[in-house]
Amino acid sequence: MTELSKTYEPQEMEKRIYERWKKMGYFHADAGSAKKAFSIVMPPPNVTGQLHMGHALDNTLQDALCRYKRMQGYEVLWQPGTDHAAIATEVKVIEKLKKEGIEKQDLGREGFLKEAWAWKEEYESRILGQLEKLGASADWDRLRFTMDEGCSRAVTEVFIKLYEKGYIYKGSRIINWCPVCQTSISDAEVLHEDQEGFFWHINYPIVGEEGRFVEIATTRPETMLGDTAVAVNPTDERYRDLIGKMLRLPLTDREIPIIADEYVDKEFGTGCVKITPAHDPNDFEVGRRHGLPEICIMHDDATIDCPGSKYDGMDRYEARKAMVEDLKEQGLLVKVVPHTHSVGTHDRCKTTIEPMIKPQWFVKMDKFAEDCRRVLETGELRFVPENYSKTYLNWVNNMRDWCISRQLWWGHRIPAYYCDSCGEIVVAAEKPEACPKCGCRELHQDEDTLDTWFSSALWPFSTMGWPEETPELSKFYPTDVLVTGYDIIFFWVIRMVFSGVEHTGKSPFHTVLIHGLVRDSQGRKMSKSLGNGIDPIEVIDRYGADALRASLLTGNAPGNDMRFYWEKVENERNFANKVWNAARFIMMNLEKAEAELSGGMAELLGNAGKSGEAGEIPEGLKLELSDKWILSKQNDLNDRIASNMDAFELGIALDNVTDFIWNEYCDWYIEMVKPRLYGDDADSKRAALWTLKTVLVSSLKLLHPFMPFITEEIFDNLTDEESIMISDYPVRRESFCFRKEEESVESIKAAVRAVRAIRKDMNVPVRRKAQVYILTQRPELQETFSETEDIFGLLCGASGLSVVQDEGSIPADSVSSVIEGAVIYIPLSDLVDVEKERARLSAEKDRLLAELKRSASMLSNERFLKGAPEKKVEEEKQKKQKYEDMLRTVEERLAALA
RNA sequence: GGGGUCUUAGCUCAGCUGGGAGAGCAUCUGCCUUACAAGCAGAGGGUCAUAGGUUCGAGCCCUAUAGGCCCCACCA
Repeated sequence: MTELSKTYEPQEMEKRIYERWKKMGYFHADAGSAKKAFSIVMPPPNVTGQLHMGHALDNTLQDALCRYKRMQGYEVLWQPGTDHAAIATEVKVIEKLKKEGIEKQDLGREGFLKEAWAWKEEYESRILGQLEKLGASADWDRLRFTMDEGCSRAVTEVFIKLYEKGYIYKGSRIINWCPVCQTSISDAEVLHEDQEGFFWHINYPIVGEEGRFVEIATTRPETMLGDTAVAVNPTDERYRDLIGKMLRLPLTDREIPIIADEYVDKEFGTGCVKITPAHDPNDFEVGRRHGLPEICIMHDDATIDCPGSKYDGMDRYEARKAMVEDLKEQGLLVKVVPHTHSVGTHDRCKTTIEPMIKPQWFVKMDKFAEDCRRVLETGELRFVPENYSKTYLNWVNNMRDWCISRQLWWGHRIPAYYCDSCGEIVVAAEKPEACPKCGCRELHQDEDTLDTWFSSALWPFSTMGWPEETPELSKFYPTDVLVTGYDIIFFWVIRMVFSGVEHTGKSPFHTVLIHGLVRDSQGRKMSKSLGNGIDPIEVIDRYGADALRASLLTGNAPGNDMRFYWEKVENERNFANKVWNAARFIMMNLEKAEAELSGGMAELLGNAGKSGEAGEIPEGLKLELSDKWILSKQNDLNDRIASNMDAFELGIALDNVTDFIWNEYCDWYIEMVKPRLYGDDADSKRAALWTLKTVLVSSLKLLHPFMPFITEEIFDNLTDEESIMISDYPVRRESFCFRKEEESVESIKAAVRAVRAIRKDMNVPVRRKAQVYILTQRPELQETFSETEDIFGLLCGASGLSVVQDEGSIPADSVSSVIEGAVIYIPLSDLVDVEKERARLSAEKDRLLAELKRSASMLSNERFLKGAPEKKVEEEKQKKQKYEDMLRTVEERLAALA
């Protein structure tokens, strides 16, 4: 046993402890272990950035669960890794290169990828270092990356399989195009934002009917160059006669037809819709229905592509301005009406997306949606909290085909090869020697890469070596829990679920534990643009990782957003300090006792806090009332915490441990035990020390999943065991259950509180000690109080304690307070204020009367007696009895005052 | 338009299958008591959004209303 430093300084010890854990290999999961498995895959952080509060929360939850299970004897795999974050990383690397004056294209594909890998190395190691600072007990030996060899192999395998089954297809469809990132993006990556814009009402002249027009309304006039029809509702009387006629498209010399389609809303706008199949998803559908031409009028960078026209080469917004101007000049612009409408933007760069028709790869979703529904229905998959299954289903029921190809370089290249002569597509892991159709030997690979989520979707099994049948897969797959935020249920959770079901036949995890967002103190999302983000590392540097972790867990229910407050962290740091000092106090006394008591202490205390038989109460140890009380309390706590943990109520679990350590153990037990530590009764001292240590060690273990560092530091110095990380989790044992003693100590606490309150109420100076009389007819209370006179005095400033059975010996001018089964008297004749005394007793009387009224009305209700569970009725009867007794006593006191 | 969720003490939030309203912070009062002032002791503070309903009993279940937030779809 070594001495703890005088003050709690997390910074120094956390680093040291983490290094030791790593060195000892405690994080490593053994696939060959005979122990029951528990596994979690870490949501791989992107290699673009650094740890933010969301990561801190996410990983704290996972780490707490893993540590808990590890101590319970499970073989725990916490599978870590990072994500290549295709588009996010590519954009960052491009930006970095631009600063150096280099364009992506200049480097070429290979050169660019080299830069990207260098970026990945740098940022990955940074974020891993940050996870270590947080205390993450992940199995770093198994660190993976979505683009490493194994994961890439899984990606290729999956792509080929899905293609062969017909679930992946290539098609020319309208997709979301980001003109800045120069790639397609999936529907899920499009954010809809309401923007103030205009409705431009434009007249389209009817061919052959001079002076007659059709008035259309559009928010995007620039797309009219790509119009190939104007549509009206077939039931719209206003335009029925026009169907089939031709219009002259302004600003061009093209003629386009008026067609009828149900899609058009008669009530909206003018009832006439210009149809631009190549630049609007709805128009695209209409166009395909009517076999309209699809005229693409934009380049990939969203400049106008209309050779020969004056608008050619203009930016889309510049063109809009110019065209509106021209329409006005030609007298075709009817009016401009302000109009708010939602605009699709790219979630990464906020650029307004441009719908474009491009050949892309898609995954068919109907079968997979069905799989997703089924595993939820059968209970193979569940959400905590449960209501998130509705969110999940809402997504599942509205899934559209998933556009998986990206026009990026950083990512998994699509394993498709095209024959240069006949155009045949071959999907294969390796480039084929020759085209299977025409035998041509010239083939080239698809230039595109895959959506970053395509590889993340395989994460739970690709990291374990799939498609090989590895020991890891058979031991740890499917995983137990997935911890993630509600914001990526669609992006990630759903895609993992159907991928798991499709390729392994099983849902990749049984439970999805959903957490909310960490917001700033004003409830705003933390974001770079607002500059309101708080760096978890800064918090750790100031208050320690333990404090940060605890502050993220406490007072928060699963799935709910939370706010970050420095005060909360500070409070947790204060708690850590409390634990630190309690441990220091105990260790000081242990050391003192070793010197004082003639030996045997080390032996006696060696088993304190151990699990199983080893931790039983040593023979001959004379436990006293308060020892039994705290042991019993601790015993119950073990069960409660475990059930909290099993129900994923980590915040509640932490609150329960904190409350026990701080309020029961520190504020009551340690105070109660002090006279014995300072006295000369060796037996009493032994019992106290053994109990102090036993309860401390068990409490540290309960606290360890939440505050791993401080608990380890104390544990190492307090016990001869190797590490708290690999110690046994405390379980309930019958020999530690002392119900009677619990009750007795609760009575003492009530009496002490009563005396303290009276003294405070009466402004009794701290130094003035007073004799306390306890009047009770109950033998067990008489015994309890008689035995604990010394404790009592210390706890509430009593100079002595007299337990009496009648009022005869109590001085007349005493202040009194009624507790269950007893009355407390303090003779303070010079300080007694009869009026105040009466007021206090009257208030107590009112309170008791109110309770009795409630209780009586329940017990006189026939239907309560019949309908309520027997246990409830019995409880209520006991309460009533208790209140009646206390009321009688209070009334007697009041009468005595009169 | 569809779905979800929230409204509890001055603030931030807990409150498990319905059975006497809780915590932390903040406030007030008194204490540097030899583990801890990053502490100890005591106190004040809530018609649990509103209105109905179910029930012996509702913060909790049901319906409606008001307000807040989130997600999805659509808006030519």
